[in-house]
Amino acid sequence: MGGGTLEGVHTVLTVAGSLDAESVRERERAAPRWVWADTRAVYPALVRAGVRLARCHDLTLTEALLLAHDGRYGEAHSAQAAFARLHGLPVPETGDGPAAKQDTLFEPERTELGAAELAEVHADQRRRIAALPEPGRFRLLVAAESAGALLAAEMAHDGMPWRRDAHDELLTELLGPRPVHGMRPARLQALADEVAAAFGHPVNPDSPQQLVKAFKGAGLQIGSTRSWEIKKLGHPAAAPLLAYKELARLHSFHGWTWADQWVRDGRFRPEYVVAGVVSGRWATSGGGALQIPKVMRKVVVADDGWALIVADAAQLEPRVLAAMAGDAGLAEAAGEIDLYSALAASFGGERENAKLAMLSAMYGGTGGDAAKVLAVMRQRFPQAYRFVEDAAKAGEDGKVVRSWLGRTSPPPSGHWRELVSGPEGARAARDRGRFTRNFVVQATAAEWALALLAVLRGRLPEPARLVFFQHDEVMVHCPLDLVEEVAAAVAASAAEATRLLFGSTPVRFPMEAVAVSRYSDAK
DNA sequence: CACTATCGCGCC
DNA sequence: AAATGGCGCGATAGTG
Repeated sequence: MGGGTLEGVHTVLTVAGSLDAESVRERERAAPRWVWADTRAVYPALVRAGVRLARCHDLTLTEALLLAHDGRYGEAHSAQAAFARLHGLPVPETGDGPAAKQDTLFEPERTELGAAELAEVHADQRRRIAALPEPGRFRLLVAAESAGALLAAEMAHDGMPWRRDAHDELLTELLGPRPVHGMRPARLQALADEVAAAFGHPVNPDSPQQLVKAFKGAGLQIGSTRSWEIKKLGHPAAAPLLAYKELARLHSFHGWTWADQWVRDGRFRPEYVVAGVVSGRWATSGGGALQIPKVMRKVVVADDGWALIVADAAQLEPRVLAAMAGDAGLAEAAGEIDLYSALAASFGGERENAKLAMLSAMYGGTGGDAAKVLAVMRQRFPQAYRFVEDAAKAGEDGKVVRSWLGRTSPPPSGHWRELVSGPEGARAARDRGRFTRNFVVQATAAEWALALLAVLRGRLPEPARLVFFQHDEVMVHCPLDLVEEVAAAVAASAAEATRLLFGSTPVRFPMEAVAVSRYSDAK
């Protein structure tokens, strides 16, 4: 593999149907860009056969990006649908519904299009991209998104190291021995009993309704059973209830049943969904890989003689904002390793205040001291401030916004348009403004991360493997003697991702890699 | 019975 | 302290 995954001209091989691993391996030697309808339908079988490909163009993912850019978010975007539109034929409603998903997961390649038709779709997509205001950026987006699709299939195959024995030990320590199916573990039952005893009558701690009623019976009015609200109560049921909630979640989300389903042969293999989130972040369709509780990270252990290289981009979103907005002052602060401290210095205030101002600007926060620190932000970093304000205004006005590389936010729904002209209109507008304000930053941060992944994937020495990716964090599993080489590859990839997106910018994107045996030792 | 909505909380 | 964005997921409770 090597560089050039995202840039440059390559031989184009348009392929349809299921592919023979041997001939694919042979043709890969010319370093082509593989063009196919849907990576999910083609690549997993190749990966199982031991094939790894450097680059591809995923027609389905690209079609979704192009349609959204054209204000047609959410329309059917399969290669077949694209071909039908191109020829004025009825568009098959394959879309992304649950049924379509089932097909791609369990059926072999079912595309009715041959290589020639796919080549037509590809040529059409290239024309449409060339006609965009920023074709170079969009090409980068398409290449990175497609590389992500390759990687998602590879990570699903390779899996993250997961020690089943350590997991079982941890669960037993926290919950008691594994209960027979459908029963509460002993520790959970004991806590549930304590809660009931504190109320003086049976209460199901899993039922918010029953809890609200029980507290009401005890003379305590609560608006919800969120833990911060429970915490404020002096009631004797509060402590065991909070303990119950925490452990019950662990049991139901990452307990024994979860492990039975998702951990095999010492590996956790989640199903990643590339661009599953509107902002371009990945989602998962099972296994909850993006919500692994911190307490569980001690069971993620490198194989003997191997290490986990864990790296996350520090304060990625504010740095992305600094680079996009071209705000000289903010960019200067973002040239430091600890952005918030640099911000505080330039603010003339506390680090915490600087952080709050930054997050409020990006998320649309207004609570607490947000308004006060935002005023300072507006004065000190006017360009950055205006950048997110413009995005918010566009959202309030019902317009779409775009990321740096051209990913487009969903247009407002019909429901929203009704709401906005009704009595609650101002609120609906503000809500959407917060969404678009955040979209431009979150989506661009996702693009930076995607570019990093694509570059890093191409730079990893064999047999190192990317085994986990979570928004702004990556994990590589590699033999101990490759630790330094992999860590250097991570740093170089971060620099390359920055160059690819922003060219020369004073903004730094620190991504320090640490080598550990256990994931929990990484932070 | 199957399906959907709501709640609440884990992660970023 | 609780009027910041994005998600997935499971249990309960309500609906057809």
